[in-house]
Amino acid sequence: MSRLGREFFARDTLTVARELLGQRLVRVIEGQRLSGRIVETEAYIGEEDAACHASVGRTPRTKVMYGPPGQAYVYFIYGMHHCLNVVTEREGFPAAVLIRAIEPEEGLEVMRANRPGRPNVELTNGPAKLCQALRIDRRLNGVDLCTSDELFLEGAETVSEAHIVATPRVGVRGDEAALNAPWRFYMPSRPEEPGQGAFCAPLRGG
DNA sequence: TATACGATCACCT
DNA sequence: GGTGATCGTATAC
Repeated sequence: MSRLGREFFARDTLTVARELLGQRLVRVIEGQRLSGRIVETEAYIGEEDAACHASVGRTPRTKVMYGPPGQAYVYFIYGMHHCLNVVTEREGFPAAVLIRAIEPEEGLEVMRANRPGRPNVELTNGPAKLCQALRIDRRLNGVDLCTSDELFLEGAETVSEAHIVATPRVGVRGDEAALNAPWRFYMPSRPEEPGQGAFCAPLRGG
């Protein structure tokens, strides 16, 4: 299985956000692989994007987004949740892709243990949920996904444009441009086997 | 030093 | 569909 390298992330953020759909997010804990296919992403692009954390400029919190592509930007929000982003574009330009949902593949039992009492479909169908299921927190902020042994991405599947839906981003504030930009991407579920297929859409939206 | 609020989730009705 | 949890950030004083 081939790991996604620097050149994958060093591109236009919207391209990376679309092409991350279908790829495999891998978390290794004590030698065990937890993984899943990415099924929903959002792009956050530059200081001019009012919804992007970097719209306030370079701060201790946002500095990772200004760094080289391929790093993990993990932030803490609402006093209890973590979200995982992948830094994109050239070093010095702040941009990233938020991983909003994955469909579990390996390590399902561990994910269940990390989110006790939740049905399978709710293990990783949200940005904070997948971080809880995969035990991702700020200790992984700034980790290089191109070289890390505990968090990385594997090339798995190419999803054609025809199978991708774009909508405005979830829960963002800001100006009209930020509210209207169709920078959320996901794969619609297959009607013949909702929630059962190799891929499924997020429950919300769409 | 103090304050307001957020790229969410879970639980309630 | 409404709301409380809970604390790191940014910003204002």
